[in-house]
Amino acid sequence: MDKTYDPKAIEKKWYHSWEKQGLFAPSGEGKPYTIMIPPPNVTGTLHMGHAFQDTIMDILTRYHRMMGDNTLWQPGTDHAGIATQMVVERNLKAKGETQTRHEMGREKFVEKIWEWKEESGGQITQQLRRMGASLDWENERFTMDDGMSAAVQKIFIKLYNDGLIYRGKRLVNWDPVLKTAVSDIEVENIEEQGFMYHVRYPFVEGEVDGKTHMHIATTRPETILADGALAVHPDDSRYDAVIGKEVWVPMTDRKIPVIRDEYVDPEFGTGCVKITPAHDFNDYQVGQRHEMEIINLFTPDAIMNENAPQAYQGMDRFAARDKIVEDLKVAELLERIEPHTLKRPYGDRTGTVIEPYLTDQWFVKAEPLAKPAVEAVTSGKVRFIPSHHEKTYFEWMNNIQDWCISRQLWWGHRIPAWFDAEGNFYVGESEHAVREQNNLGDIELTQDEDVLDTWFSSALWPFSTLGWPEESERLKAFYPTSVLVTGFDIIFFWVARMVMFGIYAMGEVPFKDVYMHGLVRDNEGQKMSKSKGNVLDPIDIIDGISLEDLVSKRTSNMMQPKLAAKIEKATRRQFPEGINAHGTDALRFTFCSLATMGRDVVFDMGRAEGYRNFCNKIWNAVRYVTQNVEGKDCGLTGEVTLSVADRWIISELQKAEQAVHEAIESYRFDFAAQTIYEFIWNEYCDWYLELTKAVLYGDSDELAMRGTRRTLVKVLEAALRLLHPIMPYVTEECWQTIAPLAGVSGESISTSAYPLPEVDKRDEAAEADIVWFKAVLLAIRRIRSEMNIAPSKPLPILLTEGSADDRSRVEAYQTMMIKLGKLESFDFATQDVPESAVALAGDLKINIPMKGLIDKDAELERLQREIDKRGKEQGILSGKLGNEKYVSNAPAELVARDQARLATLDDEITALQAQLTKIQAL
RNA sequence: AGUCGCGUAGCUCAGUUGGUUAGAGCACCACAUUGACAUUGUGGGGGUCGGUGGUUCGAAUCCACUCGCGACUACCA
Repeated sequence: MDKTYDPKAIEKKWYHSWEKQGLFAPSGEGKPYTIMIPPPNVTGTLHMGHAFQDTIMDILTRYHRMMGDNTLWQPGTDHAGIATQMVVERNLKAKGETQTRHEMGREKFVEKIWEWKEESGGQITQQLRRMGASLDWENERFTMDDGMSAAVQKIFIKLYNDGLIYRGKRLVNWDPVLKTAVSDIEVENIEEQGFMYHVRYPFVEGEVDGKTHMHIATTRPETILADGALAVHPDDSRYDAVIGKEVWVPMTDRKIPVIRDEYVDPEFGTGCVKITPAHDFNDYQVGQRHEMEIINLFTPDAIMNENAPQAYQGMDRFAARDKIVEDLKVAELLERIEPHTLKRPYGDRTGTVIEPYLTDQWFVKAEPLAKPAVEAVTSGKVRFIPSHHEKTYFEWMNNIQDWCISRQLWWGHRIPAWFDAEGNFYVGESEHAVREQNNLGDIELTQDEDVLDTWFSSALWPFSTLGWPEESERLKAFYPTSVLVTGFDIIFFWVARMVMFGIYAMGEVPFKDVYMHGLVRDNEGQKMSKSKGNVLDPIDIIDGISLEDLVSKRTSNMMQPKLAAKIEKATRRQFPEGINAHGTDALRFTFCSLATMGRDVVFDMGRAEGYRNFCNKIWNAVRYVTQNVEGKDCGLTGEVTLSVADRWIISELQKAEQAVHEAIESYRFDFAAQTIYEFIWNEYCDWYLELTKAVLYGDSDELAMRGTRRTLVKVLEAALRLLHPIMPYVTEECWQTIAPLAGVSGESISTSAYPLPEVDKRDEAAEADIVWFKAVLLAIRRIRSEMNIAPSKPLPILLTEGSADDRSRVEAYQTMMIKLGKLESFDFATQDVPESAVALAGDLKINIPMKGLIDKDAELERLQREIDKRGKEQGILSGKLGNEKYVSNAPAELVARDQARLATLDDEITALQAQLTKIQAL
């Protein structure tokens, strides 16, 4: 074995081998355990969020697989309609394609997307493999596969027949760049500085109630041209005289009435508002109530259309705004413009301003589906972890809006509806089917051009991947799934809709637990984004990357090239040496240790480095064990004697195993990581390995040597299995060496059994002995360090004032103490001891004769520090115990414990004080 | 405006139903080093737990108010 751990050398080898051996397929035995991967965009690449999420899912998957469950982690990718279509359009352009999408035509363009999917589609799944993700690749799915498409069609038809899908002309969120409708949740409302325009609407009658005009304010003056009315609140007496009167719509020759409507807030502004039914969601409602004419001003790409006055036609919406403001000024209808903070709706894909737009679309009637979905969570059938996310879920579900599912795109599942020449439509599996079902003869039919929202097919993921609508064995075995691991940011997009559709289609919830993790942020707590130039690629943390490569990666293909210099500077400052290779295991362990409840993950490279060192620690522990055990009798059969250290580490292992089980079962991945880290490094390596040297390099008898070798190798073997779900590679590589030495056989650690704690291996006596032993050694080391005595220099030592227990322990463990404490001689003295440096370990007084070793001042100072420290604690405790209410109210054992502690402190202080006096007198 | 989350060491984070002297990793300081490991070892310094008030024998933990940060939802004419 090499002296240092090199992740590169082992990772690829093992993943390939696991996959080839088919170790990731469900075993077919045990109780089912299922996780569905949230399907990443098929043409995407792995980012830190994926890496984090996939690490958690893989830990759960590997854990359950090793626990003997029939474990499935279902892989797959999403067609991601809008995102993919945009990427391909951009790509074609970059490749020198002169034809636009529309010139090319639907069929050819979709063909290009499939080509692109084939070309780049493997990247993210390869990256998942790099992460060590143990997905059942044999059954990989894609949301546009035939089977998946059949499921989409089936459920669409079912929903339609049940009256839960309808088609209608509604005001929807319209993206004028993509020229498609999007759903409410695809719109981001961003606060920005804008203006409020105060406009006058002259009365048709010239003067009413002593006024010549109505005064309203708007942030969107260009929509004035489509106004249907002015409105005031019904109870607003200020406007009694003007109700029913007409005003001129500025810049037009249209007249509109002043009406009353509850919607108006009389407190706000002038208490009078313009109503523009075609261009505002609220106004649309008002317009419906008052049967207003709906005037749409825009073409699908938000250019002023023929409904606008001639002068504005053909203008972009923003240019039109500028023009109308100018025109209002000239006409003296603009009272003033004031700065105003407003929220503007942006499309989350295109970043363009979304328009409310009146079109024909398909909708899912959400309320009937939401009811049982809410019930599933209130009843506990679906559990959110952490639970506070339930609130967000309920909030949305209880105010749910109908879901606009049609998109005017080409990449996606085509809507299974056909139109005749009169505009009647028929929903069914195919053109042939709808003809038959509706007795249409041979009239001309054309299929709806629209495709479905990507999230429509995603909502079916938990069962469509398992073969639904076929009643497959997989479906029976693995639905409902065990846990959904996902980010809180897609509760609405995905989680809620899966629950609704799962219950609707399957009659059962799609998952029992929903583990919601936070966002992965950069070291400053910023969201990672290309435009900020702070993106980390998980693969770069695994393999390492030079500074120059990192800089060019971060500054290439920028939307705003201006930022490149700034990004370069920040990158050079943060990573002056580039990024070192850490390996997959270290990255996974970092995520695991940061996976705490309900909190974003601020990625800390320092931690990743620490955990790479941890890998190296394990690696070298394996080397040590191998060197001392290979070719020797490890007592796997026959008689052995176990030393106190052997019994202690075995006992500690049981505790660690118990803690790890509890941690993983309760999704406390950070606890699991910490427990294993501490066990391996702080107990097994720091103490146990050192203790075995006293046995193995000493003159112990053969039974003891065999016992120690056996323990050394067995405990390590179990610890590797314990760690495997978090660090699959290094544990596999090491296990292949260690398992045979421990008498354990098997192809791979990943299909070996997860260690279970055994109560009868707990040994509290051994634990107590080692606690004592550590206290003594720590005391000795501390004196050494504080007195500046070279650690290598062997010391004589005298022990005094110990109890009978101390004496027998000193007797029993002195070989080990001499070794680890670098002690020269060792006596339990009863007679007067010479002037010494003194440390206390319980009752035991450790005296290191100081003549010629240490200086008086340093020792006095040290003793005083020890006394002060105890004095402080003594003060607190005696105060507490002097409080009668504490003594009478607190649990008795707490008081007893404090009293005992106080007594010890008193004794210790007396002893130290005496020592101090003694030294002073020298 | 409403809801939720967060604020603990220089940094990144733990801290289970209130109960020893509030912990870890990284960073820092000192010392060490032929023997599993410098991707190391040993020892050390560093925190009025955002603030104020309250409940309690006892508060990082519970309550109220408050400051700061973040997210989400709705509205903003």
